[in-house]
Amino acid sequence: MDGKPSFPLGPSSLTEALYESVRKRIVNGDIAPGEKLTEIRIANEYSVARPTAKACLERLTALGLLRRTTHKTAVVPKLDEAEIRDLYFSRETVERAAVVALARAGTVPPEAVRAQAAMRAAAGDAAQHGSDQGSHAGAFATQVEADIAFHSALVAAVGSRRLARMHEVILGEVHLTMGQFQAHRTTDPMNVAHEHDDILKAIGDGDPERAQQCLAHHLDQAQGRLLGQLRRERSEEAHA
Amino acid sequence: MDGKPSFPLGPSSLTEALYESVRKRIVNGDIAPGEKLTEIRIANEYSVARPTAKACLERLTALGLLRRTTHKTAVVPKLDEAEIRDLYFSRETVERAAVVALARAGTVPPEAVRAQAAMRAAAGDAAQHGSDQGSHAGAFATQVEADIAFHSALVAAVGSRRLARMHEVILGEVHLTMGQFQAHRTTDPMNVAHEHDDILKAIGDGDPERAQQCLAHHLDQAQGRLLGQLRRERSEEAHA
DNA sequence: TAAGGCAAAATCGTCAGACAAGTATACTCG
DNA sequence: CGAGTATACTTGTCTGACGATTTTGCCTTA
Repeated sequence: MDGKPSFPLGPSSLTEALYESVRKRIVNGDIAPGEKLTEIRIANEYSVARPTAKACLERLTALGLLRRTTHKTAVVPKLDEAEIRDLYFSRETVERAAVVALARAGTVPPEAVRAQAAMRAAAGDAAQHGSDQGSHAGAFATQVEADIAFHSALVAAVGSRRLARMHEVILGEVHLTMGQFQAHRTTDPMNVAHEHDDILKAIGDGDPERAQQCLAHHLDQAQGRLLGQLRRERSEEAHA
Repeated sequence: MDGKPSFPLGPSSLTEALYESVRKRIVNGDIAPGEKLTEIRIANEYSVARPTAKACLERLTALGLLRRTTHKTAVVPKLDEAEIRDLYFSRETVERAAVVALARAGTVPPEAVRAQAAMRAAAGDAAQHGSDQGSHAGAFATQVEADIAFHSALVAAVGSRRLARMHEVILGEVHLTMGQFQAHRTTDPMNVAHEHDDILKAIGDGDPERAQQCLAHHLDQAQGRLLGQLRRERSEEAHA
C-alpha cells in the first residue's frame, strides 16, 4: 500500500472494513443503482489487491447488495415491483417467526427497545429540521438505521443463529430499497414508531397472534410506501 | 495444473466443481465431523491455487457446512441438540411459508412429485437390499438426496428467489446432519414417503392449515429421529 | 443511417510466489 | 506438572502474470 487510498480504512481488519465501507456507499446511494462496480475500481479506490476487492464483491453479492454472474461486472440492483413483493414476503416469513417466538415467551428485547428510542429521537430530529435539508438527510439516515436495528434486534433476540442468518440474507436488500426509494419520507416517522410500539406491546402482552398481525400491518405499510414511490418514479421517467 | 489431482474435477467451471466435490465429501462423511480442512490441504488435494481453495472454504462456511473464523482453520461441525432444534425451527419457518403459499394456490409442484417418486424408488431399493450392506448405503444416500430434493422443490415452487436463498442457507446443515447421524435408518423409508404424500395431498386440496400441520409433523418426526440418534451416540461414547 | 462483424481494450478467473500476522504445537525449564 | 518460549503451521493479503470472457469502438456493408 504505497498510495493514498481515496476511502481510508480504519483499524479493524482490512476485509471487514472494506466490506463495511462499500456496503455503506451502496446503501446510501453513493454508488447508485445500475452502477457497475469492478474489482479494479474497488482495488484502485481503496488501494487493496484485486483478490481482496474480489472477495468483497463476492460477499456483497451473497448478501443481495450486488448482482454478479460469472465473468461479468457486478452491478448495484434496482428492485422492481415483483422483487419488492418477494422481498417483503420473505422478510415477513422470518420476522413473523421471530415475533411469534418472542410473544410466546413474553420477551421484549432490550435492543429493540433501544432501537425504538433511537428511532423516536431521529423522528424528533426530522421534525425539528424539517426546513433544513442537510440535517434532514442525516436524520433520515438515522431513522433507516434505527428501523433496521429494531427489526434485527427482534430476530436476534430469538437466539436462533440460523434465523438470524436467514434474516441477514435479505437485510441487505431491505436496507438497499430503503436507501434507494427513500419511501420513509412519504410518511410521518412517528407513524412508524407507533407501529413498532404496537409490535412491542403485543410481544410484552404475550400475544403471538396480535404480534404477527401488527408486524404484518407494519410491513404492509412499508411495502406500500415503497411500491408507491416506485410508481411515482416510473411515472416521472415516462414524462421525462 | 501440472499434477494429477487426487479428486479430479469435471468439465464445469473449476470453482463450481471444486465446491460441489468438497461439499459432497463433507455431507457423505468422507471429511468427517470435527475434521479440520485447511486451504493448503484442499489446494494440494485438488491441485488448485490457495486463493481458489480459500474461496471454496468461504463458500462452504457461508452455507453452514464448515465453521471458520478469522485466522483459524475451517472445521466440519457436529451439531449438538440445541443446534438441531434451532436448525429445525428455522427450517420449519421457511418450509411452512412455502407449503402455505402452495396450498393457497392449490399448486402441487411437479418437481416435488418427481422427488417423491425417486424417494419411493429408493425406499423400495432399501427394502430389497436390506441384507446387502453395500447397496444399502447407496440406497440410503439416494433417499437422503430425494428427501432434500422434495423439500427444495416445495420451496422453489413458490417462485420466491429470496425464500429459496434463505432455505439454501440452512440446507447445507440439514444435509450434513442427515449424513452424520443417518437417523433415516431408524425408520421405515415408507413412513417418510407417506408423510410427504400427506403434505402433497393437503397442498393439492388447497388446505394451508392441514399442509402446515403435516409439514410440522413430518419435521418433528425427522428432528426426533436425529435427537434420538444423537442421544444413542452420546450414550455409546459414555460407555467407551 | 442502421446493422453486423471484427479487433482491441477491459474485466474477470485463476495461478505462482512471497511476506506478514496469528495460532497451534513442541520443547525446555522450574 | 505447568508455564514460558521457540518453532512450525496456517491464514491474510499482496504483487505480478497469463488465459478466458465480455464489452466497446471502429469500420464496412446494405
